[in-house]
Amino acid sequence: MKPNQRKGVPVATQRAERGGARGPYAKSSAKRRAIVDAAHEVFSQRGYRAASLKNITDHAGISETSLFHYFGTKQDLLVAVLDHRDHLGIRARPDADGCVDLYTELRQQAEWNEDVPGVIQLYSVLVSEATTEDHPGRQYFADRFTELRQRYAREFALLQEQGRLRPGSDPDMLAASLVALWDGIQVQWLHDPASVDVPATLKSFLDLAILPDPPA
Amino acid sequence: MKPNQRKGVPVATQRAERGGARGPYAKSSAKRRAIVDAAHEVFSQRGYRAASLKNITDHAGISETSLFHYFGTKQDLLVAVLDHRDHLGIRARPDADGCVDLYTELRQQAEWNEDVPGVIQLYSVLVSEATTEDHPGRQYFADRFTELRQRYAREFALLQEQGRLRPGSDPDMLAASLVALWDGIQVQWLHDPASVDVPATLKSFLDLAILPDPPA
DNA sequence: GTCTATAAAGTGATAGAC
DNA sequence: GTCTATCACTTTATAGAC
Repeated sequence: MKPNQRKGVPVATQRAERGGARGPYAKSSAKRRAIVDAAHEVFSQRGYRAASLKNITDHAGISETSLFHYFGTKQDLLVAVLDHRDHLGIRARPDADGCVDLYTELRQQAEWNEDVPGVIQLYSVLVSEATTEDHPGRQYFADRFTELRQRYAREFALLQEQGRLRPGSDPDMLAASLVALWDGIQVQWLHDPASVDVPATLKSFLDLAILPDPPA
Repeated sequence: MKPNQRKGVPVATQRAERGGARGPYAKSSAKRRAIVDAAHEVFSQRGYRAASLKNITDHAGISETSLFHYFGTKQDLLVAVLDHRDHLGIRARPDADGCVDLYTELRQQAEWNEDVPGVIQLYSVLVSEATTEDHPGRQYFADRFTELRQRYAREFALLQEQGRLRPGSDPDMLAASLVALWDGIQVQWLHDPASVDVPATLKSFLDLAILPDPPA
């Protein structure tokens, strides 16, 4: 490889970073996006390891040379797919008070997931595959679990302060359980969509953990 | 023991005496077992699709010819591994009354799973991979979910009859949730064993769903 | 001697490297 | 686009348990 050239980064972008001209052409971001979409689908259908780059280029209708221009390695592509999933995946946001209703957030997120083909499958297949040795997605999922557990633990702790948590419950345990329940029920849904209702299952768990609002 | 079967006499010999085919030799069941153990480990580390038969034969220290002699196809081998897992996996059994304490059963099973390396990994990796198209393990896991949900639903229904279920709970929903929670928390445990306690998480869920025993 | 178990070499298809 | 390695699997033949 020549000096001043980095794998996986378009030359134009590298020039731009050095204060030179241009940056990526207009078409290239659309093409990157098309590659990421194709990779998303193939990874979700076959897993990361069993997916070949040819599977992906065939699906995207491009040459392998093109793929290597945008993503230097298969790992880079996986990272891009996971990042893209993160940007896709957020539906409910805190309201003006900085609060979210946990029920509403989970329901909206769960319903949206089901509507976008491949999102649940990608996540479910990779989160397990990534537990195996030397998997490039390992850190991503470890971080994701830590972050999700902390976030929900804060919500449950807040409810506990308000006396709205069932006595004897631990916010950290509830948070880990909520994440686990969600992941697990999604896998059951993938196996048998007709007999599993993801949003209703999440609601039933919250109903167990959270006491009804005291009458005003 | 069936008639026509004598203790201590190889099956092959018994068949031969009856004039039929000879059947497997004495060493072959040990070798089958060694192959299944090797396949269990490789499948759990790499998944089914990404595992090659050479990975397995290298691990078992045999030739590929031998493997094909015992298991005609890769799919047959997967089935054998899953069957073997089923026979391994049962710890708690109903007591004399035909009853099992749900708490005890889940705790024992969860603790045992953690002690046997690869059991949780195999299950977690394959149950997700099997949701993808044309996966030979699909039916196995679909059946397993149906069976597990029915079994736990019966337990919860029994508790409900005794008035020991939290009011408003649905036995079927609780059963699906329990299975989902278990699968999901095991995946978290694989990612980060130090910060996840599988048996305690299951217990905390049962504590939410099941009312304490009424004082006698 | 028979039948099982292992060995060696080879099939077409497809993988990733260049 | 080309090339080589490897994939799941087969064929043919021999060694050895019975």
